[in-house]
Amino acid sequence: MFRINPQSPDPIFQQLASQVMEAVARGQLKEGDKLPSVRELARETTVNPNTVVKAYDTLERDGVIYRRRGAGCFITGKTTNLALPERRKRLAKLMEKAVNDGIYLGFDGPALLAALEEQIKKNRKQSS
Amino acid sequence: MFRINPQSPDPIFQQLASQVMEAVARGQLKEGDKLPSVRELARETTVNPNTVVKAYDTLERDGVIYRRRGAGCFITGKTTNLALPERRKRLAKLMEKAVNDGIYLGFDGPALLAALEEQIKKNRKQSS
Amino acid sequence: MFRINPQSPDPIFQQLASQVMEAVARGQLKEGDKLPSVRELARETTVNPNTVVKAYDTLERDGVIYRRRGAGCFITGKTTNLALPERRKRLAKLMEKAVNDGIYLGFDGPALLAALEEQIKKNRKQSS
Amino acid sequence: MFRINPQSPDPIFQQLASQVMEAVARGQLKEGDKLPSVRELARETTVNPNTVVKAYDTLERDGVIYRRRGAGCFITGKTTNLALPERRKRLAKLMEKAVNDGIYLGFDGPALLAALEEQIKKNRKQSS
DNA sequence: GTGGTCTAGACCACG
DNA sequence: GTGGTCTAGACCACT
Repeated sequence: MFRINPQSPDPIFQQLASQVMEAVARGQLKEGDKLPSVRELARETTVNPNTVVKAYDTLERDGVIYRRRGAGCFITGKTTNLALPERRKRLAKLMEKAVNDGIYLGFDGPALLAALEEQIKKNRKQSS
Repeated sequence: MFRINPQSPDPIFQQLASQVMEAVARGQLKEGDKLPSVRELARETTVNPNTVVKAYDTLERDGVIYRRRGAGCFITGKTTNLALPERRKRLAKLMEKAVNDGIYLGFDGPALLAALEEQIKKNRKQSS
Repeated sequence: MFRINPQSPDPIFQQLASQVMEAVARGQLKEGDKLPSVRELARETTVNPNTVVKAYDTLERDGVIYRRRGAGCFITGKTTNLALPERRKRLAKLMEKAVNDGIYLGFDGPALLAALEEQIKKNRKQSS
Repeated sequence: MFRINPQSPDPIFQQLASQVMEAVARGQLKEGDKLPSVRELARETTVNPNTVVKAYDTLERDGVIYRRRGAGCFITGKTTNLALPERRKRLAKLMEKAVNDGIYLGFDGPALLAALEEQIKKNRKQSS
């Protein structure tokens, strides 16, 4: 279920967290569903257990999962507990970076939009 | 002419390099044009000279500028040294990250596209 | 494994980069091999960590190594990113300088060739 | 008579000095011959007069020319006043750098020798 | 004045 | 522990 790409500019913990978040948004993971244990997920994805811990920390901080001592991690059903303004702000920063980097590569606005659209489509396919 | 945003997720040297690249792409800087000296640009932007050096290093290795000791830094006229396939590859990676992170924030495809478009517009305003 | 000569006309970061490049060319370093960490190499060679960083920067931009944050620096297996014509061009420039300076010292063609040959032999010894 | 290449890694003053030295070695300039004035040479080659001054300084220091106040610069007839051991030492350093840089470009010993030979031939043609 | 290199030491993010 | 960025300040060579 999890695909990680060590070559991605995105940190590994972020890739994991993002995929959990996405599964929730799609309804593939629902409230109360149990996530794999840290060790299990680390083995499956061959990443450092500390990295999985950090992904789960991030998800817990953002209200996507909750932990029950000795039992494991479970889906809350929410996709985030950040307020919309904060989320928008972060999205803006993120896209600012994308625009900046894209321009540095010598692309213009329409080319950037096309590239983003392609990735969105690609993402949809991989997850289904 | 140069504006830097210390709060940006993009490193300062990248912001500087990106702005030079952009000016070349727009035709505001042409082959043979002289860039501000390292010290001058450092003074103007109140960043450390070494940071400017790093920006210029980046631009030189990417074939955008060339340097002459004792004389200064000059525009080559090229916007990049990289072949198109390599540039496309990097752009794809870049957008993969944007999609990944945007989804984590709980946004969907259309929302991401809208956010990117907004940043592109904003960027256009700032540069003119 | 690394030897640096502070008296050399070559900058230290170049000497380091050159030695890594050479080890790859000889097959002593292979794809996926891990390089010493920045701090470790700095300690071993008693140069400043920033100088090692610059050497690694050079190697990365030339496609000889890739870096993973928190993990380390690894050999790509390539000895250079540059196309052969570009490499030839640079070699020609380099030798133009050698001829120019050698003549200034009052040597003629055969003397220059002999001197180059001697350095090549010396280099071979040091690396083995 | 003078050809300068601003793109060369060799500093301009060095290129000028080298060409004077070479002309002496070939007998094209003889004892007592007068060199162009600083201003004249600067105009001809479109370099900074200070750069010409530095070239003449270098030649004077090395015993190749002498100055007569108000009259100009003249050839001594010697090609250098450095002792042979010092000249050999400098040549060795110079070639060490060439080997180092050449290897970094991914070339081996025979390729370096071939490239040097080619430059020597090229130099002979240009000067005649 | 220009760029080029190096040292020293700080703070941050990732595994 | 790893790499990434930045500041501060020094010394050198070239125009």
